[in-house]
Amino acid sequence: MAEKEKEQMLGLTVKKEDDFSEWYNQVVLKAQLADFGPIKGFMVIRPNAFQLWEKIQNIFNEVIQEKKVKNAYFPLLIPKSFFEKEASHVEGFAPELAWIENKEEGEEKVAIRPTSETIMYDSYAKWIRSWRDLPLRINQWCNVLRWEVKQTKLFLRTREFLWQEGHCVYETEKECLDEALMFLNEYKNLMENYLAIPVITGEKTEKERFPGAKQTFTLEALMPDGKALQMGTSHNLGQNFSKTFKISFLGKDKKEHLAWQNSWGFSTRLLGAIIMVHGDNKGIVVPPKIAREKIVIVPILFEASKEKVLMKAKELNEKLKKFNSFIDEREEYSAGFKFNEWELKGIPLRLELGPKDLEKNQCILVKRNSGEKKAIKLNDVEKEIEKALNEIHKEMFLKAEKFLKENIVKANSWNEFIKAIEGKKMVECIHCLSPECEEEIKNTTTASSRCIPFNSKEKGKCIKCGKEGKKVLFAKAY
RNA sequence: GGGGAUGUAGUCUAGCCUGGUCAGGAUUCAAGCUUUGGGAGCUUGAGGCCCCAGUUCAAAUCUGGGCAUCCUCACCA
Repeated sequence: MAEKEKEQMLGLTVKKEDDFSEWYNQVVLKAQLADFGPIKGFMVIRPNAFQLWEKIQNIFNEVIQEKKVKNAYFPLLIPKSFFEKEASHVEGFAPELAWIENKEEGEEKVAIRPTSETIMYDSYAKWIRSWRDLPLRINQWCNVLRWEVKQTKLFLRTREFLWQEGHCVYETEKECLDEALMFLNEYKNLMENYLAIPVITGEKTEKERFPGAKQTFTLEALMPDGKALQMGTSHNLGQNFSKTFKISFLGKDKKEHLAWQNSWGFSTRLLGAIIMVHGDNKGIVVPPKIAREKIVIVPILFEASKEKVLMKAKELNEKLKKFNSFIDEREEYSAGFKFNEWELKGIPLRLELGPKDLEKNQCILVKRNSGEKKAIKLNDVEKEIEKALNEIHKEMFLKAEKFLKENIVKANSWNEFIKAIEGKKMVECIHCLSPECEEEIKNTTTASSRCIPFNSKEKGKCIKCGKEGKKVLFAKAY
């Protein structure tokens, strides 16, 4: 019993399935991913989490460079008048703007960016003159500030968060739309093949659309508590902003044309998704492809064999440099303590090496996601690690995918819909797409539409109001 | 913005109702000895009443305000 109590102090004191919200907080704090800042809604992203973000940045920077997108940086503060140029944009963001106190009389009010469309497009208008200036593709990694009133949650909903926002300008609508979808597809690749989180892609309904966009495309993931999480969005802005910011160019036809624009982004909330989707009662499970340190070597030290074991461990560590391996050779902690600690922090693989293993010229390889232990020959270590990392990614993705599939249900009637939402499911149903009807659904069930999934030709009568409709995905959302 | 709960070392907690001994314990942290194949043991030491007012001879305890966290509704990445 005393042992159990201790375990509870150091590790997680609640189970994921018992108290999801509390479990999430404990994982974040105890695995040292983040900490609360001194002001409500602000968080400190600690190295354990920030290195995941950096890895995601590296991966995505590669992708966009290939797509001829350049990184840049625009100002943090935005003049009041900029927001007011696009009516629905200002309406969408006005409530959560943080205004800066004026330093001098008569100065224009400025706010901290909640998103950078306006400040970037002001520059774009100056830079774009001819069809030869297009396409213009710029991305920025930055922080944004949205003064959420309440309900903040580490990573998932903080007032300040980090993200990337890509803003591109095109000559033709087709190009603009094609690339908006292309970037969405790159997002899907990132989520599924690196973060091991399956997503459903589709278009947002009018009600859920980005303020100022013509179309919004989204990637939706399902969290273990039945809530959907928007992993990223890509917007076809049409000419809404080019009209108001006067982004126009002289075409090949010698006539003045308004440009076509898209924008796309994902944020540090992805880290929250990783924690929720993959984490377990031992802590976070870091997807191997974004783990900086893919393996920890824990030597089992006994007085008699200590030197031999350590020497071999160091030799292994040299050999495994490409996995950013490291040895936990602290002598003041027992092996069991170390096992628990690295499991809490989610290192994908653990290599145990003790005197008994040395005799057999082997070591024990343990997979974090499944706990599976395997004795492997020292000569095969690299090969086996490579193999295990691939397996782990696959297993993590399949597990999440299985959960997603099992938790999407079809609703053919309003009653079925209510039952499914109450049962914490994602619901597929026919809906008329009208904002009013959606509003009513939200008011009665708190569920909102997540997207109109791509490639679904299903049509029929809206389960709520009976009008003609299309297949739409609903869920409670983060 | 609405409703509810909570706030005692890094973490968990006793004390609060009924004001009054140096705020008790566990863990953590530091030093030492001893140990290490799933969170070992002993010794010594360090660290705390969320903040600001008020009531009172006296406040962790009572009152008011602020701040923060959690749950929930509204809003949103």
